[in-house]
Amino acid sequence: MSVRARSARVDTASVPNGGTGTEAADRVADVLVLFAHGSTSVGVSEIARELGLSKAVVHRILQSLVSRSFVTVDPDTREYRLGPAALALGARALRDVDLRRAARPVLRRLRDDTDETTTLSELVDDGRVYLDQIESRQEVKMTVELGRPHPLHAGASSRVILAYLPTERVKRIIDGGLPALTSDTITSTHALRRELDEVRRRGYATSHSERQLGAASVAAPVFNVESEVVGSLSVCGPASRFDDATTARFAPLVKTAAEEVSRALGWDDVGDAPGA
Amino acid sequence: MSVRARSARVDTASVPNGGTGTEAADRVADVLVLFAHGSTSVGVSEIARELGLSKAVVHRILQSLVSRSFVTVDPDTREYRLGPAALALGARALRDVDLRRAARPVLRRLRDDTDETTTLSELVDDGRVYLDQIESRQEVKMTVELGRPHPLHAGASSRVILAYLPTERVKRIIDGGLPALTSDTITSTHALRRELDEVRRRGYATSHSERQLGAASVAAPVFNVESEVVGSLSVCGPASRFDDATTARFAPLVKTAAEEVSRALGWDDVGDAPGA
DNA sequence: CGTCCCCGTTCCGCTCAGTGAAACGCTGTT
DNA sequence: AACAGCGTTTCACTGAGCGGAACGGGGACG
Repeated sequence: MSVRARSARVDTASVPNGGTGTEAADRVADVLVLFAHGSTSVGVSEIARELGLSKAVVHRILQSLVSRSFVTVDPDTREYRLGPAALALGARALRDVDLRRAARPVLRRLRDDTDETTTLSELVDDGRVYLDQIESRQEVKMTVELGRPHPLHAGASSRVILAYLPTERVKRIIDGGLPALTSDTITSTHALRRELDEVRRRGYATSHSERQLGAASVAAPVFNVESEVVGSLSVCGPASRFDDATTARFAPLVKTAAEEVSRALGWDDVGDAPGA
Repeated sequence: MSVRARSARVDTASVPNGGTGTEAADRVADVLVLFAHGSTSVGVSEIARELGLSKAVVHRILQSLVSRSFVTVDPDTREYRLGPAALALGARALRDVDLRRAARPVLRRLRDDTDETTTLSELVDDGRVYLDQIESRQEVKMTVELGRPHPLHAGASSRVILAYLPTERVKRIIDGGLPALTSDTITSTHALRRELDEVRRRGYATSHSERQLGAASVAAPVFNVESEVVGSLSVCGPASRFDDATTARFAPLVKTAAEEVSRALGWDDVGDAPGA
């Protein structure tokens, strides 16, 4: 019968929430989200306007949040800002986040979409290691060895990380030498730097037989809360299957997948105009 | 005024909330607090038991939180854990605190100089919370939980703050009781006041196993422009490594570091007349 | 294999907690 | 003095949310 026919007359409605939560809880969450992305310190009216709620409601929610220390009030300006409990919550979430766990479902979906092996790499010291892989279901496929360190100058998974590291760290790594792993490894400093520019421009990296003969891959970077690169996702397989058209098809898929993982790590896609 | 005499018949009541929020919002906040301090991954029933709520309520709250990405569900185990939005919220809370920003480089240098974990605490209400820490690089080290409130009478980081608070506020806090956190906590008013005098004379505080068994620390106060104490820096680690000689070596380092942070906040070390 | 237990989820009628418009007191601006 | 904004409080009404109970599923046990 009623089937939640609420939204009928509500123009001050909160976002329609896909599932079946409660409106009150949704509103509390919305207020917190606003604090997470809005300006540091806000007032009741501003929040009410932003969320389309009455001032009374916002005020009550804030009082509850204050009572639990999620936000604090400046007694002079009567403005609200995040408090210790928010900090504790975030510190805890940071500790719990596990790159591998965050990436796993995404890796699997990416494998299903491409039918090639997908991998997750993590930046470790001045190199990287494979943290996880979901293997292709095809008979001829590529697999990688988890946990062993690889240098950052060869291969798509490596180079896409290198491309987003701070310049002085890139310099140090390049100065450390560019040993050839195969006959196709880029060993010229100049060529590598040009390649890194290209990677940043496109947002993903590709390679053919650079690190491993007969292997090709497409990789995109994974970022953390601080927008630092912490690893990469890749789709990889036999070079014979990675022609230009295929690579072009995979690139946006890998990029989207990597962004999704980044967001799960708290990374925030800046460059979105908020509000109207 | 009516004072909201609701709680009359409620035995399943949530914590009585000092002010005038809404019960629904209080409950949402309580769930989040539980996530902040409880175990990484929890189920509906456990939360319901812990908070004295019905499973239905908890389930609805969680659905709202999931819809806003504050928590995520593992589709297999049906367990809930903190999600990206919580992380973003905390990251924001951390970024907003300017005390933290001012202290970070100093904390890092102090860690490098001492090779022990260094921490930053902030005065909040009549307690303090850890705002930040830089961990020791040694294998056996101490770490603290950010954001959770601690009382001001136990431990070096706490007591050094207490020592520089206005006398009437010190009185109020002491009158609030001195619960023992370990067998070594100072619980005598007289002993505590003598200790506070000593802290003020030396400009730093030390503790052994007072707040946490087996932990030791040396702490110094941080002041703002008005020469009010707003927090403290500490060097802390396993008590076994903090003998008298080491403590004596650390003390001036911590003091200097704390002064540097204070100066970054606009504090001016010339006539420091507390209480004015 | 059935039994038990506890899990997370869903259902539904009752009811009081929460709603929002409006009033209020305040501060700073015109 | 009048205004315009703020955060807060009030109040009578009502539908959103409550919770007990039922449901479906997955281990553990015998």
